[in-house]
Amino acid sequence: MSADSTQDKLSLQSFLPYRCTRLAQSMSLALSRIYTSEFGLSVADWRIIVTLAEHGELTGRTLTERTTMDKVRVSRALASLEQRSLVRRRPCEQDSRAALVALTEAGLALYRELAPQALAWEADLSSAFSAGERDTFLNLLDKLETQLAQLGKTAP
Amino acid sequence: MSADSTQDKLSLQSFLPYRCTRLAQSMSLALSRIYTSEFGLSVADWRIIVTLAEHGELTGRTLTERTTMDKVRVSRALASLEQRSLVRRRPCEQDSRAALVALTEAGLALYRELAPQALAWEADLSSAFSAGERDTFLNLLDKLETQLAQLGKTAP
DNA sequence: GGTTTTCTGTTGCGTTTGTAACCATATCTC
DNA sequence: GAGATATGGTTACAAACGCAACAGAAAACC
Repeated sequence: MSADSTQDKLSLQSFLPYRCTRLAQSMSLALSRIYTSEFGLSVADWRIIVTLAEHGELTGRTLTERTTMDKVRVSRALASLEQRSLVRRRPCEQDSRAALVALTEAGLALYRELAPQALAWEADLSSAFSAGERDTFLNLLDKLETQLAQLGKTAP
Repeated sequence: MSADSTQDKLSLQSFLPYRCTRLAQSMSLALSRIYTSEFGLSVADWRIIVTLAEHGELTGRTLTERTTMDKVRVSRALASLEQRSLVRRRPCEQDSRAALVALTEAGLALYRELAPQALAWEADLSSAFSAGERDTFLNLLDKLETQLAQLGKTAP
């Protein structure tokens, strides 16, 4: 179950996890020039803002799912965002443990300024792709992730 | 220069940097079950060992290039590896600032045990791909990285 | 209805990580 | 060949990170 068209000698340069991490880091670094240098946001801040802008008012719990981040990372980012008045929290009626988080006007304004820049940046990046390659790429990412989840189940 | 077949609404789930980071993290986590849980190695350790096994004796400087890691991360990893006698350092004649690093017998033995497992794991992962998709994927990774480097040059 | 278990969210603490300062040597410049 | 500059490598300090422990509230259980 583990010998086909893949490499049989180990080279870091063609080793999938290494290559993905390297690319991800380069991307993050480049992107951070927009939302960190220019707006003072962390990656966690950024993800939360985008998610709230997309889905509206959410509970912290849901936020951790949608952003694939740790409970505590979300909690700390929210504390910071709230202090900067980019986000507002109100108690949840159905569940008094949870809080409902939403963007404030300022937060939404920030998003409206940020999002186009991020999209433009991504478009510039994707211009390396010919037609359809972006979809292919995302599709392959999906395949790897589902396979990864599959492997995780059989041997946890 | 920034409007073609790409998304025009920002969604985290289809945002390239987010998706790459997420995948990279999942991969790292899964892989770490081999080299961390089983052999007590950090990612930095792992990269260094693989690189030394592939290229033989190298200087720290070169190691930072080949592994895309920080100076200090390499330095610390080397200190740890040397203490565990997995790596040996000797002064470089041409440049007395630099040190030449190589795997010890123990380090090589560890590598010989580790490498097949890593390759098998990667093969299992790649089995989600149909023929040629792995190459396609690596090719697309390349494209993104070169494009990223290109963008970095024009607006540093 | 009381007890146990599960869940949301925050805080404390140790580890990891990167940035900046730092030595020592090498290279470049004149 | 003396001073300036750059480079390899380590150390010091601060920020970020995740795990574990926690309080409070809801669900589940009997």
